[in-house]
Amino acid sequence: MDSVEESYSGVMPKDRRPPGPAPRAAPDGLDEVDRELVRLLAADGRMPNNALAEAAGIAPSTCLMRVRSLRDRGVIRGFHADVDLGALGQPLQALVAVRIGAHSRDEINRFRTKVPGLPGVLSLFHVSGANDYLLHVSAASPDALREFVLDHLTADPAVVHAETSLIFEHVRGASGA
Amino acid sequence: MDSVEESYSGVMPKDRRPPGPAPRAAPDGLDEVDRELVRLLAADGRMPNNALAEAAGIAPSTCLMRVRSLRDRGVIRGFHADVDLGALGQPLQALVAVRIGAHSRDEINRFRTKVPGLPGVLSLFHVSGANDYLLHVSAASPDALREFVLDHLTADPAVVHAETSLIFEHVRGASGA
DNA sequence: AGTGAAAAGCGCGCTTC
DNA sequence: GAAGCGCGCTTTTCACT
Repeated sequence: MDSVEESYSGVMPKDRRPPGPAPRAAPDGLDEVDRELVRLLAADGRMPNNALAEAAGIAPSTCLMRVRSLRDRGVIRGFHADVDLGALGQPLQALVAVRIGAHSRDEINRFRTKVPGLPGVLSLFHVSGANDYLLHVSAASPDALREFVLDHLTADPAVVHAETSLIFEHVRGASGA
Repeated sequence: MDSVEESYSGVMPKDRRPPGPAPRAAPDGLDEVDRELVRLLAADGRMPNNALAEAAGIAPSTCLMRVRSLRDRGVIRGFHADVDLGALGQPLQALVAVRIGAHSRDEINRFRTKVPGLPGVLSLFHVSGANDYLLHVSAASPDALREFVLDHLTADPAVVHAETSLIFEHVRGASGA
């Protein structure tokens, strides 16, 4: 069911390009090997370089060079431990939808800058739609959560509304984070 | 504003326990060193063991043992590379709020099981409130995002409503993920 | 349980193809 | 741009405190 080209007598011209994606070199400069390395490191960020090289089918020295290049280009931003917050005494997680009033750009920027540093803040999403921001936070108890929302969000002059949803379960997807 | 106990003349009995957290051994079995190791590895998952040991004030061999214990106990679930999805050709991110109809437990479970494996799914949150699930997804283009929502969410028999919000910006908080 | 020294394995430079 | 070699360092094990 293959090798139709074998019936053709001579050597194929090297610029033969059947329709479809090229085998290597995607538009953003990442080839298949790079993508595989990224995929593997997203799954296990502590995989040793030689194991990584073998899994990707390249030499260890080449693999090291590739990974460094990926870090330098910002494709890989860093490596982080995935921590069970429950084991750290933060068994509660919540998503807080925050609506911002019609304030000055500076005021909004101040909010955007301070929030990621607040204790328990896991992620800050700036989103389209009825709400402006969505905060992913962890807390030690319902009281601590309430206190966090009241003290840092509701009390903030930029915030006109904050709506908290408890997270019953959080599952990481297969694609990255 | 401290050391009220210093005014007390003699040596403190060793079983003195003023109200408040003990200096070591939290209720969940994690002492201060463990917490520091977790914090450091959450910030940089590839920090070398000897540097980690020095930062935590313990010997490298002890450090290795502590980290292994943390992994074995599930406090540290794993290590992952933080990938710039834009560099991988997925410049769009969105949050999709999904409402589930009154279906059988099996139907809901099927949805919950299939979603994390769908291409582009970064996280699945099961939340309280008007919506049942919130999906954090990435996509290559607006068309790809629309296609994803229509094919995998709207078309799913368990789903009665799906509302997509584009993510303009996503900032990681200081506390973990 | 924590530490220190010794052995094994890895990271990472340089050189060659 | 990719692979092989070699040194230096890190990781990891083991006996000891």
